[in-house]
Amino acid sequence: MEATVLHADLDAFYASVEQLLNTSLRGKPIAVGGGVVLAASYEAKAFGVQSGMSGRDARQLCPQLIFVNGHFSEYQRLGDAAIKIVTDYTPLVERLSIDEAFADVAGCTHLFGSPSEIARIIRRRVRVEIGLPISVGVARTKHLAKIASQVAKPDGLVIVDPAGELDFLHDLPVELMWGVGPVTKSRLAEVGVRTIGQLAKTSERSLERLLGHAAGEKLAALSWNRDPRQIKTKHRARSAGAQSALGRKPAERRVFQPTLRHLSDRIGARLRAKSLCGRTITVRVRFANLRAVTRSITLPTPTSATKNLAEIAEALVRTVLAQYPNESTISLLGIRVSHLTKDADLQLDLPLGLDAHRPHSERVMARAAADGAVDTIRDRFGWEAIGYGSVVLGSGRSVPDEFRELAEHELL
DNA sequence: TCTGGGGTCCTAGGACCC
DNA sequence: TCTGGGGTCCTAGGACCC
Repeated sequence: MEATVLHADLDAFYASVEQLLNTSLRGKPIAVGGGVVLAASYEAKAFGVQSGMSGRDARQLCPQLIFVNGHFSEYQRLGDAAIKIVTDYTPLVERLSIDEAFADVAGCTHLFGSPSEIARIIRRRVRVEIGLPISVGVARTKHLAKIASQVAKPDGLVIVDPAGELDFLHDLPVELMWGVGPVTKSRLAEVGVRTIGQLAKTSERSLERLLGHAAGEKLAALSWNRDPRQIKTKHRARSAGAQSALGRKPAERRVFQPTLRHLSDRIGARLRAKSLCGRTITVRVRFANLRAVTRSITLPTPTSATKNLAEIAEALVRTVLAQYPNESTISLLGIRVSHLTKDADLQLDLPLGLDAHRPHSERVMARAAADGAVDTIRDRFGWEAIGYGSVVLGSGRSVPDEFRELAEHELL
């Protein structure tokens, strides 16, 4: 088997774009965002600044840190342009996020040269045509290619020769593996496992005892360099959601009702744009002490109507608050819709001639019609032209909607 | 008065059916 | 009356990824 899988990953993407757009920021520690760090440049990461960190903590670590507002539409445009360069060489591209993709070039080496040559060309073109650094890993499997690109960063290329895979893998720390986060890393450390090589020497049985069946099995396979995953160019979405951090707000209707309506509005519109409906609605309530609780309900019939989502979410949040009467302050509300299907909604909801159901079906149709009208107006005049929630939420300290959109996965 | 936001997958217990 | 087991679905929580 030849190494034909590429993993291409733009380096410190948002921060690199800001340094591209504003030359005075180059070579300096910068952070995109303000209240919370959405991205940090390599110069800032050297001080320990990380995305997700509060702006205040970041400034503590790096007093000369420069905060910049994000140019979100530029991120989308430049991320798309970089991925487009990859697709110039093969249609077998699996985009993982705005700044990252796998590609398999097995079928196009006769046209463009060896996989490593293609990787060099892609890196050069992204640098010259777009102006951004991108790291690439080349290997026989997705797992190895992904690790290789991490090892290559920043702005590097690492090729894993199929003959040297275990040598490459086994000296690396376990946390470079896909699926090993802080919790798994510390559980493994407790039994003395810090490298992938040490992981490979641990029996699958003891890994399963330590980490559970699925995780143990997966890590055992990956540490032995067995990765069966194929490049998948299409992913069917399994859920769509939205959440909003609130700072600290009283757990009262005047707070949660407009927030839930706004979140339902966003989710419903996204689902309807793709003719999707969902059966399960899950709400998340996070209290002031950061403890989070979820409640969900599965409906007999899928829905995408904003008003349905909002009413169900409200009812679920009320049950949470009733169960935690001592929690008077909430810090986050979220809604997620899952069990997605292609728009069975309206047809299946019709009453089939049963008069008793008439009022119900009329309500369903009225809601669908109202949503359709809102969607149409927004298509022509923009999101802010109509709808509820957004105005009321207004000046909140939460992240701009443009940033949310960047994080959204495409629904299919 | 400061810990974002959008996702996937897994686990464990209980309900319910056969 | 007591006891058994497997399969599926639902719910709540959690780890992890970008």
